[in-house]
Amino acid sequence: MFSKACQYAIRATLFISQKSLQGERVGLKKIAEEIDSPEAFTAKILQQLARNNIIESVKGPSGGFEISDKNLDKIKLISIVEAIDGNQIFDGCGLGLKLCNSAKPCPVHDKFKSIRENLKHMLSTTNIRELATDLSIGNVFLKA
Amino acid sequence: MFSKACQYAIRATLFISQKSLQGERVGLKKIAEEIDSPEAFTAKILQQLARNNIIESVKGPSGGFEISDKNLDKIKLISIVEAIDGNQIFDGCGLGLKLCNSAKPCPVHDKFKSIRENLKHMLSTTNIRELATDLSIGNVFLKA
DNA sequence: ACTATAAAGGATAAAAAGGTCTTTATATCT
DNA sequence: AGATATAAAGACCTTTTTATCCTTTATAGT
Repeated sequence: MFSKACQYAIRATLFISQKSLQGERVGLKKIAEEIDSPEAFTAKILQQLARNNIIESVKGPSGGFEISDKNLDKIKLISIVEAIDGNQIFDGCGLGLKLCNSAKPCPVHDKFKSIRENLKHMLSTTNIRELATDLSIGNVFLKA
Repeated sequence: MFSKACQYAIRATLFISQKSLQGERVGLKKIAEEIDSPEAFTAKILQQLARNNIIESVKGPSGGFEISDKNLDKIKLISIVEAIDGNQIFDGCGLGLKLCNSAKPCPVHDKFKSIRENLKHMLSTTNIRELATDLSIGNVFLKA
């Protein structure tokens, strides 16, 4: 479904969000530990998220990553997915045709359409604060 | 969503099915042309499909690939996807957690669950004869 | 100003996916 | 039996994704 980079991106963003809700900034090392991801690779992904204005980074001692209160509401899951994986997953053809639309559809065009719309809708309406709050409550997890 | 190999596999199976409906066997070269896929790579995929008893292959002159009348009804889209990509896409965790279930869910477990169930249901109920028939009617396509 | 800390950036490496080529096996036709 | 057409199998190559390492840049605290 999503690339590993994207999965790490979502998990990292949610962990940073959880910390930001508590007013804490958090560093790479801690993030990688808490979401069980390779540290150096995670660093690259956090860079991408920062460049896409999803999270903010602060260098130097007591630096790290955080997410603004505004972004906790503004950023939806779809923002992360688009930043890392692009929009192929909800806009591309399920069978890989370059050109596939209702005028010239692939054999599964309609069947896929509703599923991809569901997915897109879910990603567009799920915001980060909501998920981070669930995390704080403690009944959902970011690593196995 | 699906790997390229899987997309080619579905397109190839549907083209072979369409030909089998007409009582014709079809060779690799023709298949690759009609679904616009790399020939040698397609050969590998057809081998996998044959080993998984989705299609049948016949060597020698006037050989090629076909799908039995029985399989036209028995084989669903999900059979192809599972043969090529495995079941990670509907059974795996959306955020990549090794262990993610209702007892220890990731933050998007429930939201993904319904989407993955929809997808699985669609793939499980869509059979090949149906799609091949649409192809023969000529209002859906296997290449752009 | 100096030092320690933390992220950014660039080069590189390893693994997986995508794709090709050559040889072998099998069937058909004469 | 021999020639030919076709898929199977295995070795190989290329590109993309995943991952690591090292150097540079920024910043806080002393």
